[in-house]
Amino acid sequence: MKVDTKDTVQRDEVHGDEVQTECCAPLTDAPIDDSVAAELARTYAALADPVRLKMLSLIAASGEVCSCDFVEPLAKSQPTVSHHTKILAEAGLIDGDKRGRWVHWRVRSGREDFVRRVLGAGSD
Amino acid sequence: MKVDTKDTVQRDEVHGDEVQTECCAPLTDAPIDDSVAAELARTYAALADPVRLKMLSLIAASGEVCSCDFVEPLAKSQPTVSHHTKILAEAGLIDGDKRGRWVHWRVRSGREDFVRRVLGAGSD
DNA sequence: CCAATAGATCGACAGATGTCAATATGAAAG
DNA sequence: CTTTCATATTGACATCTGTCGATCTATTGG
Repeated sequence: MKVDTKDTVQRDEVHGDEVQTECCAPLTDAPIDDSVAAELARTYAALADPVRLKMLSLIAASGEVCSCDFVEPLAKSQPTVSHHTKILAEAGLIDGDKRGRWVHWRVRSGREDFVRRVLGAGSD
Repeated sequence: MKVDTKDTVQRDEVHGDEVQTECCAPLTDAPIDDSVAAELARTYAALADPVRLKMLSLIAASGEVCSCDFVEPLAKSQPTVSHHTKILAEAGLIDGDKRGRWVHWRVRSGREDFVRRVLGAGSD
């Protein structure tokens, strides 16, 4: 049985009038394709680490956080902090603003809702 | 150790009356703690693989999918499919229902909204 | 009972990932 | 220019993860 995202997707209507949405109503109309899956996986991979989630929440709670202020609350070395900020930035979740010797991190413009939802996913 | 730059980041402290904080309004009221971060990270780790995302979307689109019907569309071996279903199940995202020799997988009750949102995260 | 089949588990392996010490880069201060 | 400080990068290491062949388990049908 091959599932094709193109035109093989059958909705309930094609089976006639018996649209039973009681137990098996689909959550989506079609399975996602490979490129979308790869892109989403990359985003979630950036969120799949407790250190990065704490980073994100620190940024989200303060609006803006300097790299140097991550080391102590996260109990991680400076290179490790730098490594994680890079991953979050490459995933398009945060942006760094270098002012003088310091880099200030903030949630990327347009991603605030996503970040908010991501950090509160336990309660919905 | 706070870094007070000369160009002061004037961030109006939250929750009272909202002064206009166009640029730095916090997205959350407080950083998440370690146990929450660990739990969330575990959930997102389950979503950080394109094969598992396709699995989830196949289940979400069909309401229910037999393990045997994953092998072909995912182009993965049976042990690999079993490995991924286990991870999704342990993350609390899907449940398996063994009927005879077959196991039918569906989105865990109560997690439908989360799964729907997760699979459409690119478009919000 | 035995044979066939769906799925789970095991063992092995390559590649990815988190971590930190050492070092490099780049900007401010003396 | 030299020093100092905040970050980035490199290199090394241990651990984790995705994958599959082989095998085990459990259920159905003779």
